[in-house]
Amino acid sequence: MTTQPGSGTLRSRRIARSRQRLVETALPAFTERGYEAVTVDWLCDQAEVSKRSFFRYFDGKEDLALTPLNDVWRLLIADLDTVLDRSGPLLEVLGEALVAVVEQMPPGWERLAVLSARLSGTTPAVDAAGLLVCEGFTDQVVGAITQRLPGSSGAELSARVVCAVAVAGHRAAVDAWQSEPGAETTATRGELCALLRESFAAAPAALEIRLP
Amino acid sequence: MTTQPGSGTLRSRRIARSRQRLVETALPAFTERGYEAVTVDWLCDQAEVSKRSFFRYFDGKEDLALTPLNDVWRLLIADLDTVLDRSGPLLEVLGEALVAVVEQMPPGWERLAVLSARLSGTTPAVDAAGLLVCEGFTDQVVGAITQRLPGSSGAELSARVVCAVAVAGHRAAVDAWQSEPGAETTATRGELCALLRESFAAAPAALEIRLP
DNA sequence: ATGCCAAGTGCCACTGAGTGCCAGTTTGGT
DNA sequence: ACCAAACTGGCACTCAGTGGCACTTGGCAT
Repeated sequence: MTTQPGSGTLRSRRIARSRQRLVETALPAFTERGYEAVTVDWLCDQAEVSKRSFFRYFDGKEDLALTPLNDVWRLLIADLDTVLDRSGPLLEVLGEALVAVVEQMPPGWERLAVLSARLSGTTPAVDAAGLLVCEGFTDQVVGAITQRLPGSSGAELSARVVCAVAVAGHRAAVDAWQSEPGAETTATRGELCALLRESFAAAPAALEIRLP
Repeated sequence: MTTQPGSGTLRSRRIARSRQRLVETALPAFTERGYEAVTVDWLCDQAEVSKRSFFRYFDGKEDLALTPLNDVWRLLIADLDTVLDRSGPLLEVLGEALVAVVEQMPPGWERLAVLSARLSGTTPAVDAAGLLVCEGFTDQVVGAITQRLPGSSGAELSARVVCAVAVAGHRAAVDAWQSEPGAETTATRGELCALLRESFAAAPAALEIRLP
């Protein structure tokens, strides 16, 4: 997690710092020397964490690489119950919640998030792990929706479709954001939020697209 | 590939037979003894293929596990140019093409496809690989669409969204198909096609879903 | 038929991710 | 100060996947 230190017990702060150190070491290294050229062993050396602990802190190398981006989804999942208490079109609700979560990420988040996004576009293994996290998000939403709208036939499929659109919108926005010139130094979360809103606003009409 | 032998050169038929033997050995073994309990070495032993060749035939263990399902997407991608020559709503065109591809899979396909689908629901690593293949499909469609509809602003996002919906529809259909009681012996591709049509027909309305 | 060549193959050693185990060390509560 | 539970490090291990290289073999031109 990209958690700012200072909260929780001593122990959990130590863990947060170790994680942070690993992410901070890893993402630039991945970018400069290539994802597979950087080994977990080397990273553990650098960050002074044992390999064993590494795998306690992260689900794997891909999870590490995706930490900044995954944190967004994880936070959104954690807030799901609150989010779904709102009313209105599900797609809009999810879109606004996504923007809200991005806005509350800790300062400095964008620097690492850009690297994470690029990596995801470059390295299939990382991309796949990202898709899996989004799939987990979908499952959560589907579960929550079928619980809230019991009996309404087709609610499950609807939830699935809406989540798929939300994920696609998010991916498109992040992709555009990350590929802006000079993004590694100047990309702001404000820009990302704008792109997200754009994608989500355009999505409903997108289904209409026809071949001539 | 789930290719029926008899076509191509002697050499390519040998390869096809080896692949087939591996798939035929692997999927039941994965199902009975668990995905990670079955090692690639053991499979190579059983199918009398060297490990080196295994990795020439498949992109990896996950690719092997997903062969029946992936073949559908690969075939669809191969036919993309023909498919996109049709006119009408993109989502419908893709849906019909998907059904058509399923219908032309070789006989006996469903038996292995069911196993593949279950595995994908059980084993995250397999699921992730499947998502990646779908992502590849999306990229192909997006490429083809932006080439065919140049200048139309937002075509890329639209294509992305439609593909996301198509993939979600496919997943929902396969999921329902695979979990029917007794699917391992009685699931027919006719049933799958019906489910696919259902999902695709219901998808456009799904975006409207609202929270109360 | 023959013989050449590139594509395909088997084997072996190697790397690197990820896990099981277990004995030691914090740390929070009492 | 003490204890149980949570956490840690280190080590050996498994297994997926790759590189390298000598060897076979199917396809083809002659």
